[in-house]
Amino acid sequence: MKRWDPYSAACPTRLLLDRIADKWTVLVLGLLSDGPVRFNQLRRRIEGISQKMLSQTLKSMERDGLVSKKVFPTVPVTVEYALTPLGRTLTKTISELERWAEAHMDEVLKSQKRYDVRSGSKV
Amino acid sequence: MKRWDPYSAACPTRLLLDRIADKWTVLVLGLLSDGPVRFNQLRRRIEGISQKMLSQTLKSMERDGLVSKKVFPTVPVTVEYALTPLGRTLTKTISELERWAEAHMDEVLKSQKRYDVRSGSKV
DNA sequence: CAGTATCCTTTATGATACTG
DNA sequence: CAGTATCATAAAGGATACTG
Repeated sequence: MKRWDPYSAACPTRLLLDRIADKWTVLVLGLLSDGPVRFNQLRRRIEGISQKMLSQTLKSMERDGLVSKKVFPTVPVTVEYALTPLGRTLTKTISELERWAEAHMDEVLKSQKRYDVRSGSKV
Repeated sequence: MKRWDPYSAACPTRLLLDRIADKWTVLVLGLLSDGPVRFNQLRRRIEGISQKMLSQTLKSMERDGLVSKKVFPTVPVTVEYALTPLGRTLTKTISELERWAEAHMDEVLKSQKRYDVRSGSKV
């Protein structure tokens, strides 16, 4: 077993953490966890993502082995993205993160409000 | 129970996910999980972080209620950062993410290599 | 449909200098 | 020590136009 130290700058684990913690990656994983989805379907369901970002996100997820891409030779072409087994192991962890966010959203918002009032009152 | 939809652009959960998934936030959480740490100690232990980024990260974590800050009126001043109870609940989820990254690092690296060879050979 | 290529704007981050 | 302020630059992201 090799041990990586995420606190050192060049650590691959740190890079990987960065990648999987990415905004769009998390959302794509969530959508794909229900089964294969096509490019433009993803695009429509993730509000605010640009074609460029989606394309870029999917490409690096494919490179990392998290998703697989299947091309159907229809006209025009149809492309389906699906989670790989590896990707599926990740969604479990990610969805916990999402649950945490949902569960503690109110508490965080309250804290922010308190903080802003305190800072603002100094003016 | 309110339900947020992280796929809509204005969703606070999505913003929160973004924040906690942040590169530096993850690392700071990891270090603080062992107990309170001072500003420059954090700085030294997180290779590659700038003073600006650390300060910024800690500030927003404090605003979110994840860390608390204690100032000791020594000369010069001493500042200790610690996890709040809320912050502590988050570290559990985060450390799972770190474990995932460590556990699957090799597999991801292999996948990347395969991908790069295939793409490169087209040239 | 599912992208890629380009240009251009915005945001993030780093380096440096300064302060209580 | 623990920051903040400022400036400069790099990186991320969006809009648009084009292609198999």
